[in-house]
Amino acid sequence: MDRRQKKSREAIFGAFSELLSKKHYDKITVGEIIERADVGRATFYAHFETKDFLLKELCKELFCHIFDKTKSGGENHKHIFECDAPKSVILHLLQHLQRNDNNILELLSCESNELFLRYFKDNLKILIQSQPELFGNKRDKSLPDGYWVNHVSATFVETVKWWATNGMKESTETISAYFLAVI
Amino acid sequence: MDRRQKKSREAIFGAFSELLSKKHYDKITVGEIIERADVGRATFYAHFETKDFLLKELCKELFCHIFDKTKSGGENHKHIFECDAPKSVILHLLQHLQRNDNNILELLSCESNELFLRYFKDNLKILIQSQPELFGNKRDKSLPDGYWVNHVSATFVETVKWWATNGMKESTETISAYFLAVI
DNA sequence: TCGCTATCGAACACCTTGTACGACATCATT
DNA sequence: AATGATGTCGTACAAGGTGTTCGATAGCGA
Repeated sequence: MDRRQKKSREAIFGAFSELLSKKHYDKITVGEIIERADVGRATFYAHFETKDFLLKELCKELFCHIFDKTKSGGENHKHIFECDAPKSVILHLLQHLQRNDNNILELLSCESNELFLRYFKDNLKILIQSQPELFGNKRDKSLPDGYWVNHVSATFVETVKWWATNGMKESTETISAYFLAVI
Repeated sequence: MDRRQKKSREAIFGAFSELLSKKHYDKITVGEIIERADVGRATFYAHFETKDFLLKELCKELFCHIFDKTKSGGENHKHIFECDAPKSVILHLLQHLQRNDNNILELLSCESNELFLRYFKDNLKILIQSQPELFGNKRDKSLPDGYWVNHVSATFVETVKWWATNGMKESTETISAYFLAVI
């Protein structure tokens, strides 16, 4: 990719992230983004069709690494995911978040964090559905599949949200223990 | 309240609800609302400061009955809440939702349902926090209070969301059983 | 060096928001 | 019925946001 393109794209992402930590998504205007990113109006629209598309791209940017590495990344990652206990998968995910790439901590605890957490949850659901045995061991068999998958992913997302909102002070092991305790 | 005021207010609520079931909150304009409600622009702004305030009022309208009756309503209600098993409280809440006042079903399953469910969750948290012994019996004592309260309310909200999204086909008893099974 | 392409900045048409005001209709009261 | 108060309507309006266009410029890769 052209160096200029990359530079603009990242300037826009950066400005957008900073603004998100200060005000709600709805209230952020394209004008504010390009001013802070210091790019022209036309440049913004050359990269992103609308503000909604920018958000979508940012979501991908934030989580694709995590889920790529979990799903189909290096061989060792794949091994961890497919063969180990659920605890390993959970720790793996939490460690990715804890690395705080792209200031993910701020985005997960900002006013509009639901936007990201919804995306996160959708990916989690796919993960859990593709590996039903992972979290199904302690499951009440009378529960419908959809309800259970939704419950597990929602609980994980809520756990992460709680962790991020409180400043990610706890260790990944502690959070993992909390999650497993309520599942 | 003046008959005219009431009429306008309810026309606006109705139009807003219908629009919410068709498109996302962000994409709904005041122009669309007043056209469908068949009221003047000035009338809208005489009732609601902005679209956000309209949403807030609608949330109150939807849930205040439920929580009023649960918290401080008639004596029999208060009795049910304070003295009975958690199962009764849950059933009570679910039955309120099932009555589908104000087409709450559509609002809880629409594209912007998060807006209502967040409000719902906030009220639930207060309820649970004020009665910690209600759901605390099976609780792992090593879990932080905040985490547990958040988990219980989030799980209930997710249960309701799942119920509404799937058309509220199940009985309140079934849903209550699902909820208690995962808590 | 040279062709290509991203960016800039300014201008633009269009839409949405929230306010203002005079005319009219409806309300509660007498 | 008459009256004063109040809600509503319709229209107009300024302010601000959106998404597009276009020529000029500067930086890119080969």
